[in-house]
Amino acid sequence: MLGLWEEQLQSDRTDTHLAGAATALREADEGNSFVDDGKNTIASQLVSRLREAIVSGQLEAGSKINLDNARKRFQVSLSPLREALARLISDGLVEFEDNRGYRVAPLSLANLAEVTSLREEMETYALREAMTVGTVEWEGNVMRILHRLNRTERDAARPETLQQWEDIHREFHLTLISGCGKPQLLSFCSILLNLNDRYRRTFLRATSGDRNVNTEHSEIAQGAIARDMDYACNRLREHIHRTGTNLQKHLSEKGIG
Amino acid sequence: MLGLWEEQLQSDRTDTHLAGAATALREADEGNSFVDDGKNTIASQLVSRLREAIVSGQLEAGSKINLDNARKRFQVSLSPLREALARLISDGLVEFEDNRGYRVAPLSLANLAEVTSLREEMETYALREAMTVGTVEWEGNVMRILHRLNRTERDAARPETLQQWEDIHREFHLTLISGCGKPQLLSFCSILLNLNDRYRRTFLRATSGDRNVNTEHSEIAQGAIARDMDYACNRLREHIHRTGTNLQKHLSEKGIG
DNA sequence: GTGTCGGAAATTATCGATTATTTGTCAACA
DNA sequence: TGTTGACAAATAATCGATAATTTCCGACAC
Repeated sequence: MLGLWEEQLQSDRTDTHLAGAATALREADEGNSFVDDGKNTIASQLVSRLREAIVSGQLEAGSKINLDNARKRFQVSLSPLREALARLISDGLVEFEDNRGYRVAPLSLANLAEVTSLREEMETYALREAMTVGTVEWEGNVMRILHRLNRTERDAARPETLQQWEDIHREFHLTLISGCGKPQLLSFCSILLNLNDRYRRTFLRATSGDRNVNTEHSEIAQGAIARDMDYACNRLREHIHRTGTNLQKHLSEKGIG
Repeated sequence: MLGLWEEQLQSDRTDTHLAGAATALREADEGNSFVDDGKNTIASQLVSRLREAIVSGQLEAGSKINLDNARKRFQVSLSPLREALARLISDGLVEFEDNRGYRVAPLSLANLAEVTSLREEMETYALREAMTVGTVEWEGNVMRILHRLNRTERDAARPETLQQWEDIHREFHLTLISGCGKPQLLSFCSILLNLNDRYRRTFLRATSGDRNVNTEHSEIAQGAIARDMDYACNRLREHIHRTGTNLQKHLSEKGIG
């Protein structure tokens, strides 16, 4: 176009089209990989490591990220570090200001409220779409991950089980809406889920006793593959809302505005 | 937390909280800046330049971005270039694969359809929220930008007017929903608007004669500040949908799948 | 006390060079 | 004719060093 770039850009176009959303789901099929799942470069590995460090609360919310210290901590050079941080901006986990560097995104009641309400709107919308156009394969995926989630123990005494449960739980919610056929929407929902998980992992060791989360998940999944839109969406909305309310309570108790 | 980072991260927390969305609106108050609006570093300037180059169609959709050529073209070094590209991933304008580098996000009918339908859902949702909690100041901002938009000429013969109209048009839609009080939602809508503008600027020189776009904008804005939810949202939805349909037609004619 | 003006010190941003990976080519071979 | 493998060229990724900017801190005036 305009002749400016013809020689500068190689025109080997492709049809792949789901950068953001695919990233979310790519992490799903972990292990047993003879496929190259693209975590080769230092920068990409750093994205994962930093994301985990932030979501798990190892990096304090709102704190400044000193490049030199981070460089030493992660045993990397500046270039991949900066690149990884730049990529994490999109996830809403990192903020940036010119000449002032990067900082861990802060946590707040207002932000939690927004994340919760957006999840309610967007995930139910995505679920509705998935129930409209989802294939049989999608149904299978939902049942498979539901089963795995229900069988996964969540023992507050053993942190490694919490971590694992979080991973699978996240995958459950993503799989649920993965049938919607809208990569960009999936990418948005993935971001919101990330932010939400960050609050839960920071402030909640386990769910409050008055909930049976397994039952909630089962009802949502069953409703979804039965294509009962109102039932499934209402259950999903309640599920999200309840978690949000719980978290709000915990944040308030810890005096976080 | 866990004692690992206390010394490595300075704990000067802040309350600023709207990285993504703020970026969208920051570009609004252009000119007359005695305020430092944070476009100082080469990397940040590159983000703007690259975004403009992609949205305007100077960089061919789907093409690979050769770092060496791009470096020469923009007269910069590799570090800021990579960082800028990494940031643009979040906008959905650039895709990345390990060891294969960056490429301009492709355009497709499917993607256009998704962007359009997501805009319909999310912008109307945001508008509804804005009408619920928007302040008088927000109303003023809407009227101001509407006036400016209606007074801005759009002459297909003079590209610089097209560019200017696009900027103001984008700002109009962002301002309209800016009163919603949800930074993350604004950030999502800003991304979608970007993607949508890219299609329009690539495939549409001007609107088809059967539309009076100025009237459409006025009706939406008037309805918004009158807090007539159904009217304003319906008009906005139609407005978005019409543009989407027009664009689909143009894409199909040019044989783009 | 309060403000503010320099000048270190700390930190971020950028550069050029080096290393690692992928891609292209071509000959050997089945 | 098609496939494989080795080598070379092209390209992406990373590093260490340098430049630019901000932050810190004390002297000084008011």
